[in-house]
Amino acid sequence: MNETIPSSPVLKRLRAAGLRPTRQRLALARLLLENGDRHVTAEQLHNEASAAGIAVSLATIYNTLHQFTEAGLLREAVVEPGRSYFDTNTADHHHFFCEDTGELQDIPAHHLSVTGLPMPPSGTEIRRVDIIVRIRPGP
Amino acid sequence: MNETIPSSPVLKRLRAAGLRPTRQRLALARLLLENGDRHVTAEQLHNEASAAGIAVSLATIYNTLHQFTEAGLLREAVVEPGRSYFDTNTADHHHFFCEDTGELQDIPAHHLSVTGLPMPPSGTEIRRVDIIVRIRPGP
DNA sequence: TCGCAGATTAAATTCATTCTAATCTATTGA
DNA sequence: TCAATAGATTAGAATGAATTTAATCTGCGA
Repeated sequence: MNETIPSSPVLKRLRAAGLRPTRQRLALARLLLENGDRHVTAEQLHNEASAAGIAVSLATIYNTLHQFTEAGLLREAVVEPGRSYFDTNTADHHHFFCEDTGELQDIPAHHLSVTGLPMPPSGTEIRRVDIIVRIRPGP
Repeated sequence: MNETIPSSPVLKRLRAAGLRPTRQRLALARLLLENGDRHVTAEQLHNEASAAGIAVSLATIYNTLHQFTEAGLLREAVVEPGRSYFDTNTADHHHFFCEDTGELQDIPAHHLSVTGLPMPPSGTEIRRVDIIVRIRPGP
């Protein structure tokens, strides 16, 4: 009996996205969306949920992450082979990625601009431009 | 008795990289480096080698791709979760990526510029900036 | 309250990639 | 030239992320 009182905006966001607010989805949405900008893997979120006393299967974690992504509540960041990150910041932005630590850090799109991009191949349109600045411990 | 006559520049490139020019490495280097700019997965290269009558184990394909990458003969492009592409174009450039077809296409870095990039987090340095323009079939 | 479409689940499965331990081979120095 | 050996290749097993399956559960509208 706890955490259930505030019929939070999270519930509204789920409904707005056409997602049934089940126990699991609500709990995951709270973890993801009520803690500022985050970058998580499925595994991390699963551990976090367990630690918080929420029993959710890995399959549901994956389902939920993908549904949230389709619904625009999350964005996927492909940065490393063999591991997917999900980003709670859905605003237009880019990333620093440290290959040593696996850490992702947002770069707001403000002030950042790319010029000289050629036209996309004919018959295609641009869906998104991802900029990944790969960094490493250094000077 | 075939394909062995021209003591090709490929052999020199392997030696220069400190890689012993074994039968397998030479064959793969020829497939990769004597056919213009290419983007291949391990699986694709393995099929191609088989088709060319060269028996190379998948383990060797992976070893070779990584060694070539370390040696600067290839570059890895991380674009899709769960699949690594290796790029024979080692010049400074970026990519169009079509999520429908899995097709990669080079964007030369000429004329392309990014402005307004913030400093990397302190204690780190930039290793590389990757720009992936995600496209889809469209208007 | 009931019924069911949609959601969750454990378990099995897939797929890319890496590891292991045994076998082979390019190179070097006698 | 040849034998020794460090490094390379290999089949097959193992790993790990992600997906599928088929059964069970649960929001929610009637």
